[in-house]
Amino acid sequence: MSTVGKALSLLDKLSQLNAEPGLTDVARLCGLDKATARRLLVELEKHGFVEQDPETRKYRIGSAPVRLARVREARYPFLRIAVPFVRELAETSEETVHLAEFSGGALSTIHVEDSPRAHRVIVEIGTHLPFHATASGLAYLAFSGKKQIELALSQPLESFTEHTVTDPAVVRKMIDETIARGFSISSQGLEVGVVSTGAPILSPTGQPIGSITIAAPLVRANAATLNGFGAIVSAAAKRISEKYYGSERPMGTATQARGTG
Amino acid sequence: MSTVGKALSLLDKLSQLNAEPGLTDVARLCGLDKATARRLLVELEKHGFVEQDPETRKYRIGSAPVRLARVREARYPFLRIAVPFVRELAETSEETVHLAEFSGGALSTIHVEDSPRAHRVIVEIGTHLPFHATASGLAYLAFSGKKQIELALSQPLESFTEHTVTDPAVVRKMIDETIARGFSISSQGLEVGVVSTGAPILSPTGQPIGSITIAAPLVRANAATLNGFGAIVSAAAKRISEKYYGSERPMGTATQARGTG
DNA sequence: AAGCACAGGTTCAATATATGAACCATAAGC
DNA sequence: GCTTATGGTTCATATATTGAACCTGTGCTT
Repeated sequence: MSTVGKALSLLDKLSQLNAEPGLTDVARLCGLDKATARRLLVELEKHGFVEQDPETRKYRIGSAPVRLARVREARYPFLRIAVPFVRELAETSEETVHLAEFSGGALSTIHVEDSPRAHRVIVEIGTHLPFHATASGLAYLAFSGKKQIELALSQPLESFTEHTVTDPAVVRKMIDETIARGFSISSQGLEVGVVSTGAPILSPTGQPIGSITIAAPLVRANAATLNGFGAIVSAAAKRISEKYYGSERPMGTATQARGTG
Repeated sequence: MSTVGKALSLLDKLSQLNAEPGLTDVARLCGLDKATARRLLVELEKHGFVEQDPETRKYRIGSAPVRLARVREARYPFLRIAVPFVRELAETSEETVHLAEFSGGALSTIHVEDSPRAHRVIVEIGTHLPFHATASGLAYLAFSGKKQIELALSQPLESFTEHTVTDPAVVRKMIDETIARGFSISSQGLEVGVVSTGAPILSPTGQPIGSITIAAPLVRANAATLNGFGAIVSAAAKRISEKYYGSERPMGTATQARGTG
């Protein structure tokens, strides 16, 4: 792998952790030598992608991505468009709803709206969602090309709970069902006691760019409920796509008015 | 410079452009060979930091930074804390207000709230703010250490308008005035006809982490107005700092509840 | 339609850069 | 005061990066 690739993977790993790692942790988690990890961290820090706590010497994501994200969202306002629909869905379903985007070969959570109920599913932002074990992943795969499916199923399928489907043939069947239904269902694939209903967000070419998913405690979700969720989540996905690709889309000759500070 | 540094600089350049560049443009702008630029772009694309438009073959910022930014903001919610104050300031001042953060050796705009008036100053998100030519930069420098000031003033000071102060001695004087006043003023330093009033946002150690600035058309701003702006912008900066460092600050043992999709 | 100019993209020998085992320094635990 | 952690550094070696020259396709000119 190129050095740049290693640095970006490091950044990705850093974003997945739920505690700030030290140098040794980073090296171990990324499978790098301590010296290499350090050089990468220093380089990333120079550019603001990583911050080191001056006291604890632990590392964390820096503020540079925030600036890049703002620029990206100013031109391609995926979150700005999608979040209101996620919120609406969370209100009507009374369950936790999350939005994921495909990026860098994986599907990752970029927004979550919690269920108003006390007993609810918690989803963390930044989580990678395995294709075979989540409704988001299945929804994404189902509407991707054949080669994307092959790629995903040719890798070893990790088991997260005793209910995780790890047989590629069975996953394939779930994908077929997802295509037939128009939405995906994953029961306890990643977490025990949780069932999710997801739909892909498609670009005008039909390529999925992400997904929107309702995650509910298993005890609250019977077949009828899930079908209801499937209908509303599919509708929301479609409306997000229409709004994202329909209106907006500026670019080209920007205003060029340089501001001042 | 390390390869990683080049890749990150490329990303930074990409975020500063107001139109999507092609391969040749990227190479030229970053001072790289076409082959090198391509390799970096491909590597960045693999990880979702860059996207290539499949039709026009132009490059743009990808969605990976959005995910990283969400993770960062979930733990260090600078924008979430600061934006309401920026908005309030824009309403009371009736002028454009923008928020900048220091990252990767430069001060960059990360949020803007426009003036409600028809005749208003436009600030673009992602803009780098030169230290000597903007109120944001002066406010930042004034409360930084001596070595930061030396570093900034030892470099050639670019001239953006006929009013830009490019004499280090004069800039030093403006910095002293900023310290005395508690806020900075920059008149037409970056853009003709615009005057700005800025204050630094300080960490508990006294180190500035960013700035908040009111930018007004020169014709609307007399000395009294500017003093008024200075007072409210300083107050806002202080309140942001207190709220950002005061409450929140979680980390440590996160909930560890892995969500599902 | 032949010729030209310029775009994106690729190749491979030369070379600069990244790597990692061994190292030092410091702190905590016993 | 010894052991075992940590963060951090060094430098000969190994490897990834570089860029001039090279395709290839597209659109414009003649």
